[in-house]
Amino acid sequence: MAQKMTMAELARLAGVDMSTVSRALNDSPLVKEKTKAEILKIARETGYAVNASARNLRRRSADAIGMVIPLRPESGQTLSDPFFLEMVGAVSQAASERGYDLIINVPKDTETIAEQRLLQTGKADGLIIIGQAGRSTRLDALGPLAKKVVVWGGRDGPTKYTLVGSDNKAGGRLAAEHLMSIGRNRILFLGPLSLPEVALRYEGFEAAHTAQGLPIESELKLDVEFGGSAVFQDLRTFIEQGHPFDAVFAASDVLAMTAIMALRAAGRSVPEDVAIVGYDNIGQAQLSTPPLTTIDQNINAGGEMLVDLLLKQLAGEEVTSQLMPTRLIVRGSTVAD
Amino acid sequence: MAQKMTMAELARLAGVDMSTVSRALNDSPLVKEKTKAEILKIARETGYAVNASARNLRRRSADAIGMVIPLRPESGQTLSDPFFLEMVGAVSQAASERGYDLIINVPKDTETIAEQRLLQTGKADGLIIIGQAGRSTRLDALGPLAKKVVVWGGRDGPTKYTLVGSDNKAGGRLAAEHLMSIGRNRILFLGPLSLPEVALRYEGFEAAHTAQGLPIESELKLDVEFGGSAVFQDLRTFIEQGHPFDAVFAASDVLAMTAIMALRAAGRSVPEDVAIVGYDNIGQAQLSTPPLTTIDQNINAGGEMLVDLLLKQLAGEEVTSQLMPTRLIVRGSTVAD
DNA sequence: TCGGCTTGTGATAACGTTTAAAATAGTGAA
DNA sequence: TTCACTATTTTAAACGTTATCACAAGCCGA
Repeated sequence: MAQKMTMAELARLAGVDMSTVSRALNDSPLVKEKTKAEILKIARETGYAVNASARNLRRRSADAIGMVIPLRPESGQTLSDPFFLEMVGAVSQAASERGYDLIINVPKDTETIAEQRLLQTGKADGLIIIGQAGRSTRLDALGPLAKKVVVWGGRDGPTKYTLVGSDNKAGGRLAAEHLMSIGRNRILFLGPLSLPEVALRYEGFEAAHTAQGLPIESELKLDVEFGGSAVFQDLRTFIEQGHPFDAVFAASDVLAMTAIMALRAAGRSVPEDVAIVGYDNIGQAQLSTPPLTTIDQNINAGGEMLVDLLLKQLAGEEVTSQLMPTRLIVRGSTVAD
Repeated sequence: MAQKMTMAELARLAGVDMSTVSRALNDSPLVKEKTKAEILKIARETGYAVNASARNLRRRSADAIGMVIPLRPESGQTLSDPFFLEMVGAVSQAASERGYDLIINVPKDTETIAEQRLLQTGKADGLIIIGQAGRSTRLDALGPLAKKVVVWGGRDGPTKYTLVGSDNKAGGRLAAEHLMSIGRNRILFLGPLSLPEVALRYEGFEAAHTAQGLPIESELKLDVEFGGSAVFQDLRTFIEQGHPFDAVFAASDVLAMTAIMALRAAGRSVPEDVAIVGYDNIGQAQLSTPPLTTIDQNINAGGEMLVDLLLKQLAGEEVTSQLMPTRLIVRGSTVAD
């Protein structure tokens, strides 16, 4: 019975017209308080809930936002990457607090424009896209849909869409400066440089070297994918090649933790022989042994910012891309306690 | 223009009736191949996408499933808990592969039956609820809605809803047996025993002791919440109290990793002084130092099972609760390499 | 007593699809 | 050439809401 409960039926029960019920449920000031109370009471008793499809059809909205997480299988990324997952958590929390449902979408095929489906079918009012992942040109082609989209990613020159991201360049610089400040000057950079976000971190890393008048040794750069299982081996190979280094700046915490494993396996101690700085500050970073010094992206704040900006944009406000500040968190992987 | 593109408009362009367009888009055998091709071509060119609200209203379905993650704030759980997040990832992947959208919902208020909203409004065809979290009686009260729900959780006597979960009891037993097999006999149990899942793990843990004729020392049980920050301190206090123990079985990997930290801070080595077994086998477990021996819940398989069972149930098939097998993964936290 | 205002409600079109039933075109058999 | 079918297409009626108008009271000052 709660199944087939409809507004018309509810109206019949309340002895009033459907339109009055609709107004009452939407708390319209047009309907008398007494009537409203009565209707709400019956609605509660019968467990009535308005049909979302009908409502959305009529209102031309969905009260939902979509979150698209385009993985790059070729880079070994999976949805199990803690960064993505924490971002899902943050966005979900933020959306929920603002009364929006969150629809998660993980397009399988990077070629399709599956991400537009949610918008065009009206399932979502707006879209949050995580990571440009080299698809910035495609995103630029969004056209009028761009007003319904907010993207998380590195800054990469002017874009036609609203971008939220942490200040990757500053983050890279922060990491390098910290390592230098504790006397390390042969820092290995670890990460997939083809990703714009990572490239920016590298830029900051470079800038710090330049500012200190420290040369960058071209060998001290290991271009490995996120999350690939090859990293561990790549790193061991690198270590065996014997090129001296006394620190590692990894473009993600997972990469940093993998580096710790590889180093220990090779008999190097962390942080004594090699100091390590990660990136992201995922929850596990502080539980690592040793706890990970890292660049905090403040994923929660980022998620909230994404949702806020999107909602404002949908409301017609003019918004501008935001660069979230990054922060250095010093822990045991660079400074023994 | 792609904005206001409607089926009627598309029909006009194709010089055919709307119903024919509808059938063509749904690949109905009732429409001539040639016409179908023509219509699809125009649809592609104009970037037309059917309006989901209208379709769902008419079809009385949503092509979406909801995933409800009721956190227990009092237990310190947040959505950043890797287990939940990996489960979100797994379910999302599975749903997506089966052509369903996934709507994530994190009810803020544990008291409300917010989780039913998704169903009753028709936003989701079915619901996956993660963790009974002591709400089994409420879930039992779902009534007819139970047919649209699948729950992830520990086995806890007969239920009125379909349950998928790992065999917690077997898992607990596996962990204890492993520790005993490497000569440990004073094993500290760590975890929130008020959760049914955890209680079952403890039962298995106990059973293993009994089977070995090993006494259970009542002191060797530390009832701590998941994810609370108090754990670290609680553990240090316990260590200081001096009750001897040579192993820890933690009810989650995060707990296990925290335990490692606390032990090292207290000068105990892992696994030499104290061997540690975790639970879940989250991605980070193998990156821990030392890598974590743990009970694998196979979250991915679990997520897929949840989705499969739900979909079958929605299709009217009769399904039964499933107990996923658990597996012991031996790594460095119990056996030095 | 009668317009002129509020206040509440009711009737009634949309909103964009799907689908059952009706209509038309097409096809070979008689 | 006509008939009985079958292959296609059109007509028209939902699906459950919301929002625009119109209307019925009730009240006020003239």
